[in-house]
Amino acid sequence: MLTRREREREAHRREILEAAGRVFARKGFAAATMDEIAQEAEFSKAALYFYFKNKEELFLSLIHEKFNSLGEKLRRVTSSEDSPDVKIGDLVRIHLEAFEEDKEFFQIIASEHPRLDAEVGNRLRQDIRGRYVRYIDMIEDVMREGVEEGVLRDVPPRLLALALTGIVHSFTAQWVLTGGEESLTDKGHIILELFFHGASRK
Amino acid sequence: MLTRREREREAHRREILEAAGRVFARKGFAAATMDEIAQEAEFSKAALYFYFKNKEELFLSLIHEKFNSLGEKLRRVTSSEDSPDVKIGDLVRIHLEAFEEDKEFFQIIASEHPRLDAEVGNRLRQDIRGRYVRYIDMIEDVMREGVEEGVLRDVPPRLLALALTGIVHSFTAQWVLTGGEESLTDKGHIILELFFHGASRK
DNA sequence: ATATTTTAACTAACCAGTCAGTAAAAAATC
DNA sequence: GATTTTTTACTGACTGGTTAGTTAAAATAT
Repeated sequence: MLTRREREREAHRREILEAAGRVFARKGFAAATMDEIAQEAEFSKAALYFYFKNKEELFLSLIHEKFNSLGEKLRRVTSSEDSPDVKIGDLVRIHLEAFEEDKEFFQIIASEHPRLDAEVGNRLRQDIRGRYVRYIDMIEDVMREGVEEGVLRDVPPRLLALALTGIVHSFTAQWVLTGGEESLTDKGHIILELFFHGASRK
Repeated sequence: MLTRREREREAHRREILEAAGRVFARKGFAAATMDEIAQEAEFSKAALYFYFKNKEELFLSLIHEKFNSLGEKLRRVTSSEDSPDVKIGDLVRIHLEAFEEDKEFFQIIASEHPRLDAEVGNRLRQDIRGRYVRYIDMIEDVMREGVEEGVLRDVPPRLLALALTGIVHSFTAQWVLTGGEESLTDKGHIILELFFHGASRK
């Protein structure tokens, strides 16, 4: 059981993380300022340094948490006893739902990923780069199952995983760009249809 | 005919643009400094301001040029008399070649696109946003042809365009991440195979 | 000589991170 | 259980370093 003090501390940490998420999403890591995050969080800038060592650690804590939560959801799907094609369907649905719930995070990842090397220190970028790779790995594993069971064509599973995530990301990026009105999750069945059976008229 | 003076001026401008391309690609717009670009270009910082009004204009000139050159290549394909499925194949090949030749540019676009709103002024972002949309539009037009001629399924052409570009981008992103050793253009036929016929074993 | 191109040196603004101090809660002492 | 002491959570004001952009003078070209 947590004391009230501990609960409040945790709550404030969350508030700061959420504010940081919004600011990083609209400005990117480099252009986001600690002053702006502080203002958004309604704390003083110094308070941010009470909760986080520096800007980089704040950023990485944010990414860390989000990846954990998504990873857990995906793991629940991949470790089920369903057949690969059902799993792939679930994967896409989970992904679209997660995106719709938390589009900021995916914006951050999409745009910051190519230059993690340049902007975060060596120590922790291993961790996050590893997490991203593991995320693709999980999808690749499902694809491999599908190939082995003869449900999917005999193509390197990594390429199948890339194709699927590519389609999904492209749809979500478009969704963000158009302001995110129409439901994204509704697009799930078209994505799966195109992924499984392609664009050609049979 | 240009005088030597004019030719040199043009050459210096290009050198600066190319240096800027390298720096923006590794750092992103916000974290790239004019000092670093100057050093990379082997000019003083003030020389950059002789050729370009400010950092933003330097950045946009760069993007402007690259888009023009890619756009022209794509237009040559889309305006041909070939059938839509041949055009789609050409589109993918052109795209992969262009990427392989100039991976920096695509890195810049991919990561900077989501926040052009925040970082470049209102006046010119219309221009670049418009160019990006037009690029997807061109692909969409080919897809529409394909649907009308009965070569492709009856799915909104925009979604077909998104699916194809999604797969392509995902492959190229992976290529960049792994250091770009193995030939990217070789992946063209797998991309087309997956796009046209899907991942399912028939 | 004059116009163009390039530079070194400067400035004004900004920003990550620090610090000295404060108020209130918790723990220790009586 | 009342008092003093310590710890926790926070702030406003500051600093040192950095960066976009300027200026004035030097170099070069015509």
